[in-house]
Amino acid sequence: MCTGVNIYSVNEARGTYHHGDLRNALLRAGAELAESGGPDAVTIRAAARLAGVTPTAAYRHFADHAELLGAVRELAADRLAASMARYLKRMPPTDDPVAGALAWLRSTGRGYIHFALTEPGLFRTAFFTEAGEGHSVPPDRSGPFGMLADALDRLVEVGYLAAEDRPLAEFAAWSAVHGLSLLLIDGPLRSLPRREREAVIDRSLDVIEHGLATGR
Amino acid sequence: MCTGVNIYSVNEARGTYHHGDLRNALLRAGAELAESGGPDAVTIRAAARLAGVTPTAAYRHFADHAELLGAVRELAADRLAASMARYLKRMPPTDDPVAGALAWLRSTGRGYIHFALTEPGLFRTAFFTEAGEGHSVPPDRSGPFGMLADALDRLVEVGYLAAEDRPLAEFAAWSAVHGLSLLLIDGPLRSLPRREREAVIDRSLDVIEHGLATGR
DNA sequence: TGTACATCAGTGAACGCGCGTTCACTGATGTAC
DNA sequence: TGTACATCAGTGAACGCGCGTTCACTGATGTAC
Repeated sequence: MCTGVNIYSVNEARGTYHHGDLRNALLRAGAELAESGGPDAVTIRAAARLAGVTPTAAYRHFADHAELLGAVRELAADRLAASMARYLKRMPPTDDPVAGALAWLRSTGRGYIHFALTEPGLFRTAFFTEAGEGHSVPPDRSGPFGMLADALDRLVEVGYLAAEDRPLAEFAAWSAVHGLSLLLIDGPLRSLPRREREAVIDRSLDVIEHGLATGR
Repeated sequence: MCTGVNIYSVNEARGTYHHGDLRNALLRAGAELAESGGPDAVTIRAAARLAGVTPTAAYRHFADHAELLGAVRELAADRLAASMARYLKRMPPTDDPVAGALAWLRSTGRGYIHFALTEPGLFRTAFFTEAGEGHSVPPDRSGPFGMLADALDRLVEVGYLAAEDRPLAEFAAWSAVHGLSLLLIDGPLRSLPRREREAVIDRSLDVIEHGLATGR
């Protein structure tokens, strides 16, 4: 750990009075802070310190602390989506369309949980919400939630899920995977032995897969 | 809101130099802070302020801030368990044992979610964990987790759940209900209209109920 | 029943910390002519 | 191609805040004799 040191001085030796790319540097610094300390660790002062710059300089690029944290949160959500996409890309092809669609759903969930386990600070940051404001309505289709919705649509196309079982399915599935993630990283299930942890994840995914289709 | 005012001065007019029941007063003050501001709001100074006492006095009863917060967390967990118990007590009797056991499980979950929705600050406090330490292993049988385990045992006794489906069922069920609670109070599902919220809760409980029994 | 004294449970002042944010400023950049 | 000058992106010092925690202290309590 090189706390207090300007971590970007190697790649972006400043030398100059002007930074050149300070907004991005602050964003990356914020992400690094979130990685190791969660949303609470993302402060204007700490980010400026990491970027090798005065706190005041940050106000040229972010209106206030909330705006910086909001930007870091978006970045964290993007990384979560990327982690899920990586999981989906690694999927082996299948001839059976139903098995394929089910495996697709499971990979979606596994990517989500894997990100939570490997990047707990970023994961918590992605879902951090200020007391007052909040993006109340469910998020856009391109994010993690949208990927889940796509996986469920596939299950309908393929005939596994009846059309009348489709509504609200994403919320039920999301809840289960989200709750499991949090119990594993923050809650009473953390520091569960690796084997047990895998068993719990499998069991949870089984319950979702089986529980969504009421007709079976 | 009467911030900054000694809220206990009415009930427990001090007058005396000695408080008499300061430990409990600090605990209740801590719970009140957690109620309105979550775990972050539970500070030694704020609790002492609410109890009408100098911050230093708190150190007669708690070793440090972590000990106070830990005590408040236990209290919050107790209240969660009490909320669930209240839900179970209100259950109408049934002749059908399977329907009864299923309703019992659902009430367990509903009590959990209801507490999260009505006391989000306390709910978050109950599951707050410090970065370093942590009660790693699943908690005791008398708490919320134990009540869930009991509900699942009933389902086996009654023949709904096969014995081989029993292991790990509590984790899957817990995850789903826990995740739903958090998405509803903190996450993107908060400020969902009441009707939709109820529908989502029902759907999630359906998925659990149906998904746990793989044989059906 | 009265009194000396140890013990207990508070007070009050102070410390150092990191935070968000504002102010007047200055060094660097780039554009108009 | 050179120069004056507006604009931009930083600096440095300071503010007030609430926090956890420690120190020497003092008022109240209760017990031994």
